[in-house]
Formats: sequence, structure tokens, C-alpha cells
Amino acid sequence: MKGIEGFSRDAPVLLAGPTGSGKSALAMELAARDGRVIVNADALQVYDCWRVLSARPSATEEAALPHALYGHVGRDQDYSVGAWLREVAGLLDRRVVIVGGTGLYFRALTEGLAEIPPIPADIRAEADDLRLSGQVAVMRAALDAATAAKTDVHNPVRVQRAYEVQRATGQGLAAWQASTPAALLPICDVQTLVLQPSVPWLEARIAQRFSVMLEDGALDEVRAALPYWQPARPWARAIGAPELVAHLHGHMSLEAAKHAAILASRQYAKRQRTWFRTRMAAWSSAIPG
RNA sequence: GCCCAGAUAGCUCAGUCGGUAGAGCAGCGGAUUGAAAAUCCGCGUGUCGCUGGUUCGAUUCCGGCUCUGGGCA
Repeated sequence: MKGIEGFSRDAPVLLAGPTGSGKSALAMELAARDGRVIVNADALQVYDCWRVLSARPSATEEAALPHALYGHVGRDQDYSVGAWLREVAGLLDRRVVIVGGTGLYFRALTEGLAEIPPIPADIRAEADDLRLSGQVAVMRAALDAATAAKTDVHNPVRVQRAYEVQRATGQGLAAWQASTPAALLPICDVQTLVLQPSVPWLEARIAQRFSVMLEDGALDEVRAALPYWQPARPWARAIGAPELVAHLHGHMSLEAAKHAAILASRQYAKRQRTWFRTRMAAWSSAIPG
């Protein structure tokens, strides 16, 4: 594929693309060529329970080339952009190709992330209660003016985050963000590539890929997770998981679950497209297919 | 063949006591500094099945036709 030939061997490569765009294959090509470690930048591929469903590299692929941050997080472990960024920081003494589809992760890497302490479990639980009982307004009222001004007050989870930071640290989220440290990998120091396939090409790949996932045992993977199923946990948000769980519970035919999962993937790809188009305008791009 | 019920946005449907119509989903655009494969915001012209009639005016009322369900033979 065009786009990587001109890359120097030493500078880090950041490779983004929507789900199903073929970025993993390209990353392997680059890793083999330059002796790079393939570093995951995908929020769902970190979970150990989803190899098939999150389209993680196969065990064979992981054995053939060095991979990092894939499937290393347990179901019950807390994980976040911050945790990811700290892990990436420890890998930059080597040549890397950082590949994934999570725009927020790349943003944190190239623009920096505020250093906010973790939220204690009791505060998180209290905030969860407020949100789930429809008392978002209570949390909103607790924010300082600067934070309130830059928070999307219609978005319950954004309000909850700002509230948790205020409660846990006694300082507003806006103030924390204003003192964001320098980025780990500013865009001027790295080589970037974002894959921007045509919509019809990508949608055909997404549909085909889910069929392949089913052939590769996606249903068994979900069945194995059934005893631990908690729909609100981050790992349970893997596209296809809720749909296949509904099928295993007898609420949905396999065909219907498949259609629902493919639809959810298409909608996710659209959100990624919006992020890449507007937030990665400075990246170089390539059209696969 | 007869009777009944439907036919309205890509889909499922609501509605107009006659003044050319609106929800959900899909789709499109956008936001997104620690749950981000998450979460949130914005965007609705469509021969109201076809065709006659009544009317100043019909998607709405009346007749016929077509199609789709269901029932009776």
C-alpha cells in the first residue's frame, strides 16, 4: 500500500484507520521492514477476553513479530487513556509503529494529557449513582464556572467525569487541563498515516469480517464471557458482544445479531471518520483498496 | 369469486373533524483531555398507491382500479 515507502526507519510511526481498514496488516509490513514493535492504540484490543471479537492479531502473528499492549488487560481491571499513555511511554526507547482506531489515544499521545490522579472507587460509585438516578444536574451544579463552560452539559458521562475530578482533587477539570504537560510524541516528531477508505469499500469489508469472526469462534468467545457478563463494563462494549449475548440468551436470532453487530460497526466507523477528518487533518493519508 | 383491513420518509408507523404532514429507527453532519468500539449534539419535500368525482381547495370524503395481509366460499 502507498503511504509508508517514504517513512524513515527510525522515527516513530503513528498509523490510524477506521475499523476494518487493514491497518494491522500494514503495521506488520512496516514492523517487518524496519524492525519495529507494533504498539496497540485501540481501546478494545487491550482486553484479554476478546481476541476474535476485537480483531486482535492472531497468536501466530503475535509470535512472528513483536507486539505490545494487546490483550494484556483483564476483564475486571480498570483501564483508560491515561493508563495506555503511561504504558506507551515505557516503549519509546525502541522503534515503534503505533497502530489503532481510537482517536482519543492518538490525541493524548500527540497533544498531551492532563495529569489527573485516579478517581477513588467511592467517588466513582457516588457519581454513578447520581447519573443512573437522573441527577446529572446535581453534578453539573458542583462544577466551577470555567469547567462548566467547557463541558458538554448535555452529555452525562462528560459531566460525571468533571464532577469526579472536582470531588477527588478539589480542583476543577478545566484547571487540570490548562496545565497539561507537553505531549509525548508531538506530531512534528513522528510520521503519521491515517487510512481513509471509501465508505462502500469499508462497509463491504466490515460485513465480511463479521462473518469471518463467527467462523473463527466469536460465538464461543462470547459464550465463555457469559458468566462474567456486565453490560456496563468497558470490555462488554465490544461491538458484537451485546448482540451475541442477546442471541445466546435466546432474545435474538443469530442472523439478527449479526446484522445488528454489522450495523453497530458501520456506525462506529462513521464516528471514526468524523474524528480522523476533523482532528487528524494534519496527518498524511492513504486510501486502501 | 365475495367480505374485511391496510397502502403516508430508506424501514416500522402516527396524523390531518377537508387548508399538501411527523415520530422512532436507518442515514448524513458535528463534538469528544482518563469507561472513547463509550457518550452527546444538530439535520425531516415525502408523486400521503393509481384514477375519476364532490369542493374555492382532497393525502383526508365518495366511486372505481391495483397491490398486500386476513377471513368466507
